[in-house]
Amino acid sequence: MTLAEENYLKTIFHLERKLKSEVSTNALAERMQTRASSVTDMMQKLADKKMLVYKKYKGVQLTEKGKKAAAYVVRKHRLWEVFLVDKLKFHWDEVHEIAEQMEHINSVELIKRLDAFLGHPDFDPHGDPIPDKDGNIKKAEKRLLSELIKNQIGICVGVKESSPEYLQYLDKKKISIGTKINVLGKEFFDGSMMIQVGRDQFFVSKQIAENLYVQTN
Amino acid sequence: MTLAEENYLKTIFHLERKLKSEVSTNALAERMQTRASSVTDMMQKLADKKMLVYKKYKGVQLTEKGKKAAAYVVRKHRLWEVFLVDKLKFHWDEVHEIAEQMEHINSVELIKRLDAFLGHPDFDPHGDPIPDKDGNIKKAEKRLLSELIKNQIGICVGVKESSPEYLQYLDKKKISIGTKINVLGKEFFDGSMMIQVGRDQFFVSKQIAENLYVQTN
DNA sequence: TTATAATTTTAGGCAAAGCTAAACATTAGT
DNA sequence: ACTAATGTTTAGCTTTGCCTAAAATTATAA
Repeated sequence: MTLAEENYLKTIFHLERKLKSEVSTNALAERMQTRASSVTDMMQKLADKKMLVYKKYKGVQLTEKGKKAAAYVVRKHRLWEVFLVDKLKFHWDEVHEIAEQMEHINSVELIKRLDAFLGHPDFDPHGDPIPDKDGNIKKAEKRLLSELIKNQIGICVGVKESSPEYLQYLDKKKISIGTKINVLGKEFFDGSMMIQVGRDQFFVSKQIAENLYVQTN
Repeated sequence: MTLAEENYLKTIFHLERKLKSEVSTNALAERMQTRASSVTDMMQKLADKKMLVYKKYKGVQLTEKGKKAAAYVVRKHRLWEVFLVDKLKFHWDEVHEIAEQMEHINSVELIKRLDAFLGHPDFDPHGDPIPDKDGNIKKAEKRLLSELIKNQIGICVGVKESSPEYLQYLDKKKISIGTKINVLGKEFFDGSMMIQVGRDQFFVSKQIAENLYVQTN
């Protein structure tokens, strides 16, 4: 597995789950900041390696083998993110790029020990689930904050779109993984909500509420 | 800095200190498991980047810039080795290859925090000094075990040649970093020594004694 | 000192992974 | 149903880092 191949597999893996269908050449090209023609080249290569099924003009689909390989890259990425935040005290909006590099380090024993060192975490610092060694993903029963109704309480478990601006907004409002959010009220006409976080009460727009995942129980 | 460039710089750095002279094309080719012609190509490239001074048929010498870049790679390598041994409980003879990959991860902040997380170590698990951020290396006042005389005591601080076989021998004899070694006697005709390690007393050949660094104080 | 050996460089190629431009397929609008 | 727009693939080129073979330089040794 070359670095480029791992990156393609990982991206296809994410897109497949998001789109719930085959992944098109253009979708991949956009996500990978590359050209459609480069994508076609790589798809043919990965199809040769039985990592995916490629049908001309019809997009690609990961095989079991490809899915497993991709999930393992995701596993490595997310474990390193936990390491960076829990152990090195990075902020959760600073770790993605570094983990992007670390995910390609190749040593089964390393990841085994890292996982143990971190206490076998199930979720990364953004609330996303960490696939196990076999590529199985524990479903995060998360829903969007915007789906809650008055008086419901949610625990923040992640974000949908994680732009630095958004993460910094959350930070300013003292919202992070594990933060309890109490829905005090909701406006029908614009979907905005009044919420309580710790001792603070404030409004969040529909846009904010639609990008925050919470867990209710 | 590409991966290949970093590897060349690091190797030149090591060879310069070992040979105390310019580094020849063939010496580099051998160390890097590559061909002389490939080395020549890369030397020209690194010379263009002012990382080293290259004179046809005369070998190369790192510039200050090149030395600093190389030392930083070594710093990263050795810090990761400390991490692997101290935190992930790897054995000191298992960490080199993994660190070889990790040394190329690019993030100044990461290394700053890793260094702090590890307690700003000065030496790696093999007893080799870790360069500081500016490339300065704390001299390890280490000497070879073979240089000690009867009744001198040395603390093991590292090895000279670190083949797996040799490291495993040391392991069998319960010799690792920090182990106290007491020289009970020395044979003139073959340079072998009788030493004491913990409660065990045994002979070591000249060859063994010439590859173990100890600190005397 | 001159020939031979060893070392180093150059020239010309190859594979990976990207690119542009052009050709080809599919989808959509009328 | 046909054409226009969009999406995808192919062909051919570039760069990086490696290779082999041949040429050039330096070192050794008779």
